[in-house]
Amino acid sequence: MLSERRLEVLRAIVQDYVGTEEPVGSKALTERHRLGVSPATVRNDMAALEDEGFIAQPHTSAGRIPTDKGYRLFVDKLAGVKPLSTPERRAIHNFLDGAVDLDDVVGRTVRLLAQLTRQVAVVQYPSLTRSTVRHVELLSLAPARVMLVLITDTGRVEQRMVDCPAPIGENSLADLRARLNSRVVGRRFADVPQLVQDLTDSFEQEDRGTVSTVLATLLETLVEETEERLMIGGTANLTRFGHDFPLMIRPVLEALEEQVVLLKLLGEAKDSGMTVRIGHENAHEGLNSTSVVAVGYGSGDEAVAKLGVVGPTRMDYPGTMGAVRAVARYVGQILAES
Amino acid sequence: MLSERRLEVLRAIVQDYVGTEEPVGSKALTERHRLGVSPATVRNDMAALEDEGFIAQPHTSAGRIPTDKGYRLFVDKLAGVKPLSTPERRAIHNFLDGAVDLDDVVGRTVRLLAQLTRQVAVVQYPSLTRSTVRHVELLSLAPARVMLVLITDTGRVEQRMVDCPAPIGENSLADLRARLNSRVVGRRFADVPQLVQDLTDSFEQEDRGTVSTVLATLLETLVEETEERLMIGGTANLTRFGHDFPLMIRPVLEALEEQVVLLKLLGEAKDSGMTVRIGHENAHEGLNSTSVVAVGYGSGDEAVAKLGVVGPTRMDYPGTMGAVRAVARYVGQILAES
DNA sequence: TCTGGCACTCGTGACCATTGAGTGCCAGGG
DNA sequence: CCCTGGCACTCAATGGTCACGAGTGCCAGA
Repeated sequence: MLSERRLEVLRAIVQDYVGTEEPVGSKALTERHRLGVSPATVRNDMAALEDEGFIAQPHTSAGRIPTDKGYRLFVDKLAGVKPLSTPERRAIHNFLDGAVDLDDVVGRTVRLLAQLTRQVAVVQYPSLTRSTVRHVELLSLAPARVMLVLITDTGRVEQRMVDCPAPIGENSLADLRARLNSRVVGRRFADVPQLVQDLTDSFEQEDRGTVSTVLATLLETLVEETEERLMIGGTANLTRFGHDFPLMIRPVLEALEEQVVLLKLLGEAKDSGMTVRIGHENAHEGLNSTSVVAVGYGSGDEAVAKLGVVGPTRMDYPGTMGAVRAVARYVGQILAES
Repeated sequence: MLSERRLEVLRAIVQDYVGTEEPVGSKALTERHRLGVSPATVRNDMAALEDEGFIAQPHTSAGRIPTDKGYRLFVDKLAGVKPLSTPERRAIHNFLDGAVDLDDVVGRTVRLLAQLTRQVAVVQYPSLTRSTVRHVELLSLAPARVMLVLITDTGRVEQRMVDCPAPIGENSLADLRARLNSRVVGRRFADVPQLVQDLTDSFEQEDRGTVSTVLATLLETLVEETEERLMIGGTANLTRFGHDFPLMIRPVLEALEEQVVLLKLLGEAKDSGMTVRIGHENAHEGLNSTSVVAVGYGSGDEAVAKLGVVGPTRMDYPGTMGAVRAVARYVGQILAES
């Protein structure tokens, strides 16, 4: 196990490197931090830390920089979560209040998060699988054409056109609407299929084709729209990656455009508590030199979706984690109110 | 006026520079293009072109590169619109067919456009101001809570919660729904306000508060949601900007995140025909070294929205214009079908 | 009006010496 | 046993010099 002081040295290295973006040497360390020992001693500690794989030197005659493993130790053992300042909290409030609909909430959140952390922000829309049905509406637009509108408790609305095999009367449609709603309102999406399973049978022969088509479309919508959506922002912050950003930015931009990748990334994060993935811990190659800080958010106890930021492994972890957590909490509150 | 040959020289310079990304000299020009004259002659022509401001030399002893004015002349007089190859057209078809809803259409379009042009693609959602109302639905979720759903002819759905001053009965609500729809279905958004103006008066005293609240919300939704949305993609292509891309990319990314800027940009484009804005012709500073190729698209004769690409001024204009135009046409068809 | 020739400019890349931050190691002291 | 100061070494970065070559402008001649 590493001695107390060696951990302290690692912390100092991480802090300095995050600040200056340059390899940090033994002399500079002793000058900037009150370690109470001489550079030579620090050198020995550094050698030990390097043996253990926590730090590395880019060139033989250069200072040390933390490795992914070093950041991992720093995050797990050495760093807390820095709470936001009061002005920052107030800014969050001001910024998120006044959102008019779900799109707006997500949009504001992503901008806010990008601004606070000065990194790329990713916000997942509240997931449909975990949401419940607030209402199902059926509108007859033409004799054999019905529009299906699905409204969720998170305020999301999905709609589909249904071309019916046969015309259906207003009465039958109203009947279907009523029965459908009485069965599924307030229920979770995942439960809907079995809840509507035998609904077709209770209709007149002539309407059954249409009813089953409508139901099929509903189920299809549930499945399709369970594909989760997300919004990203603050990509301009990618230019703050460091001097080698021209090399790094491309794969990152590509990864950010692949929503599948990002969704998987967020999906890997724990449901509760904060998840930090550092460098090569990220499965996707393009993100091997980035860290992802993600956390779930929701209106109640349970997380309905996740949000987070993507930044260089050389990031201010305590500050970023603090901002991410604070934003997630406020968004949860906003969602609960609506 | 410039002689025929000088124009030919300018065309050659543009083509070579776009291809090689390096200043092009007189000797290389005569070798790669059959101009039928010697380098010395070309040098004289170049000097003339430079006097006129169509080309410039980055350093005294370097070749020439086109200026914004040079590209402008090239686009206006020298370049046609390169039609897409048959495989490319087929690819567009395959890619856009099978879109399930409006989000999907726009999403596919933006990816397609980014891929075809290898540049940043911007697609505006069909504008609400130019669309018509397909249906207005009112749902009673709680005694004094109504959900307003607005469906447009382009398949877009907007919803709002309305907190009513007093409970309203199902009958009155159905009545309102029917009258509202009979007045506004098929009408343009811009006409709706005057169409519903006197609707409140025809209701019972007790319901008037609620009715006017609902109508107010409807009008508000129309105004608010007229703020147009758009989708962008292919930002990874920004890395193809050239050797100095690290300097250019930041302001461009920032501009791309400001939807207002992009909307203004597209708004400046002509409604019909293609618009090309080159370098400093773009009002926004961050886009001073980019060109924007934009075109309107729509289901009928009239454009309901615009789409385009943002790329370096050094771009393949004929190819890009061809791709943009082709995609716009196909998207128009898709929208017309649905 | 075009062409070939010629002198000139200047960015590029190779080569080299210098500098300085940083290291590893070792002998000595608390 | 651990810490410290000293010392030799490494090596990236800096900056200067120099030759090269692509490209230019200009001019005289066809």
